[in-house]
Amino acid sequence: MRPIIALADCNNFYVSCERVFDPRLEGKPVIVLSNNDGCVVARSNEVKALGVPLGKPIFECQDLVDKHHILLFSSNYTLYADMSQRVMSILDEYTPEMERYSIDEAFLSLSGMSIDRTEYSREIRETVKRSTGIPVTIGIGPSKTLAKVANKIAKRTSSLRGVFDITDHPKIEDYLAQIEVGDIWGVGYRYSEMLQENGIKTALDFTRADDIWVQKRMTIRGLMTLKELRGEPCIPFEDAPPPKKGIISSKGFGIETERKDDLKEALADYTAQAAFKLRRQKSLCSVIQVFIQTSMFKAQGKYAGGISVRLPVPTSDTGVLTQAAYQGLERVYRSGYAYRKAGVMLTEIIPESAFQPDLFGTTLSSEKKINLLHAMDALNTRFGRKTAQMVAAGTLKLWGMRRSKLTPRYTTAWEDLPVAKAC
DNA sequence: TCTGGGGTCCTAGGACCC
DNA sequence: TCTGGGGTCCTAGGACCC
Repeated sequence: MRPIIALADCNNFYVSCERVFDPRLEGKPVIVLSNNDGCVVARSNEVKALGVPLGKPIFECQDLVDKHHILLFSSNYTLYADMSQRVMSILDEYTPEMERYSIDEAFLSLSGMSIDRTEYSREIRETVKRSTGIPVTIGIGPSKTLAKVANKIAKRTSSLRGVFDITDHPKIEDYLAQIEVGDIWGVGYRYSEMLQENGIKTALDFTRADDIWVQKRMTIRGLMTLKELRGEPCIPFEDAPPPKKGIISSKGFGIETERKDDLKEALADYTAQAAFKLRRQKSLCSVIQVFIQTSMFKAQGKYAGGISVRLPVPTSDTGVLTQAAYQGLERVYRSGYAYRKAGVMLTEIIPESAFQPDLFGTTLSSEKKINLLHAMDALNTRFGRKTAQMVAAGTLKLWGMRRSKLTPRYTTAWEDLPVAKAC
């Protein structure tokens, strides 16, 4: 059966989430900032029109912010994750197979469905909007890459009312000619430069490139992108995402610190978060990598250190992993530096079921301890990440994030529920 | 002067995505 | 003053082996 794939993409997702809970933001220029209020990670259409690029440090945009009264928000991932869950569960009802691609995007299989795809997609869109307040755009095509292209066209053409089906479209070449090569999914900054130097400026030009040449310059992935644009699906549809091969937890601090104890607190906190994700996917890891660094943007006093610590047996025990992280820290820590960031990465991940205890039945953790961890996970899943945590993660958090423009946790904390006032 | 060929494994680095 | 966090995949090159 020929695949037909729809890509549903939430418009300006983080900004839209903020707008759901404060409709006064509608029509106003809004920016959502990264952790520590550092960079622009989401922009309303009004801000995009002003030419503010994604990823720009906000202090470099101060003039525009002042001039156009742009409203700034710290990122509120708890809220966005919860809104994402609501959107995804609605999308899921409209297809036998869905691939959650990111927090704000999902591929839906429409293969073999006898429907008017455009009408059907409009209905999906309206239901999501009505139930969650989030606006969604849907692009449809015979491959993921063409669904992405169709989505882009739908976003920039308001007369399409949020849905575009490029499958077997008679003017497909005209549309591909309107897509800049750097806007193709899978073609980033580097390849975009390289292709343009070789006279390939649009998606249409790219479809006419030589297969061997493309593979040589852009690896097998580039060739897959090329074929997908020609309508030949190469990137598989992944109904159930494979377990993660590495789990990272790292964050910049709100302040600089030289103190090893602050780094220990931070690492304990990040390790707990990573171990939680590890247990959630029912896996164990054999290696924890630890890294710490100063700001990399200054001229002097820079330092970055990282090291791997191997566990005696695979584990997902927060306590064991935290002790290993501390060992790693002892080896990479240098006094006299102003640290800005730390992190851990869990690797060599295997499923819990694959673990063979050795001849003596060695495990690092008693059954009691594992039960305690699962109980903590359940609490944290239900009531928020910091409900139950190890004392080692600290309670002062001098190094914690700066989030000066944070909105309330409208949907996930009772005390932050929005209040409806009678007039 | 001459100094094989092929396989595997590992790592670092580079590209991409949101 | 202020510069995110979390992932994936591919390739080249070196080490090592027979």
